[in-house]
Amino acid sequence: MNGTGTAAEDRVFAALANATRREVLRLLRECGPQPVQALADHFDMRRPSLSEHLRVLREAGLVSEQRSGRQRIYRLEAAPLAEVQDWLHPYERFWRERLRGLGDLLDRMPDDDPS
Amino acid sequence: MNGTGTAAEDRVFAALANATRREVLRLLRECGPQPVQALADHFDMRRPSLSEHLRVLREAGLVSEQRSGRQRIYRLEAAPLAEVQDWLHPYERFWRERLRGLGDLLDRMPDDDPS
DNA sequence: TTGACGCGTAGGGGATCGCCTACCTATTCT
DNA sequence: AGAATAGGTAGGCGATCCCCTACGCGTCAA
Repeated sequence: MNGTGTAAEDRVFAALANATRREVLRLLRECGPQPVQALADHFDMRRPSLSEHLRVLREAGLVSEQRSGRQRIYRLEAAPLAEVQDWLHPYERFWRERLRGLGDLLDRMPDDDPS
Repeated sequence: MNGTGTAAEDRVFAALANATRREVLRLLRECGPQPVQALADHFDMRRPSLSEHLRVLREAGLVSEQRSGRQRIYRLEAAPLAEVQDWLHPYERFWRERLRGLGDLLDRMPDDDPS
């Protein structure tokens, strides 16, 4: 049921690899669902360019659109970000150990027994 | 002390936007610090190409290198991933709400009942 | 010293990115 | 109906990505 192959993962990470798109996500999170023009007002960029960014976000599943008259209301869809957090999770112990200053010890331990 | 501007953030997200580089991070996490050749063996790619990926990861602060003879031992540096998690955090309540909402929706789904 | 090894860098080439200016459709207002 | 508004699409263009093949530089072995 979970179609999450590397392709979907790839689209999400690629979508996040652009500051404009991350800013769009922030705007949708802080200001709620908005039409395209309202979003475009925050950027020094022509509206068609923003439309393409919205398409990348849509194909990554990070936003959804809902038609309302002649407007398209874009809404944040955060579910793919949960998968990013899942991806991040196995790394968590590494930066926590690092902060405690225990990292160097573990880093020299591939898989063998100290005696 | 924390030079984390948008530039550093941008480098981290851009570094993660490539499946090969994410796989390098996984290898360093699961198998520990390794020289370049050992990493390159896992990819269908010439070694210089992997070297460039390692440079991107290094400039994002995600790996560090330690010279040992004629080898360069690469090690995972997970600290920038903690910043990604920080970036992710304000979105968390959105996907939790969404999942709960989806659960409620499915509970009330009347016309989807296979077998 | 001569050669083999480990790895980075230079530079080229095709694909993709990210911006732009038209241009098109669909909806709403006179 | 005609004009204005909202927004997607086409296509061009320079920049960047990601791969490649040379090649350079330092280190170990003979």
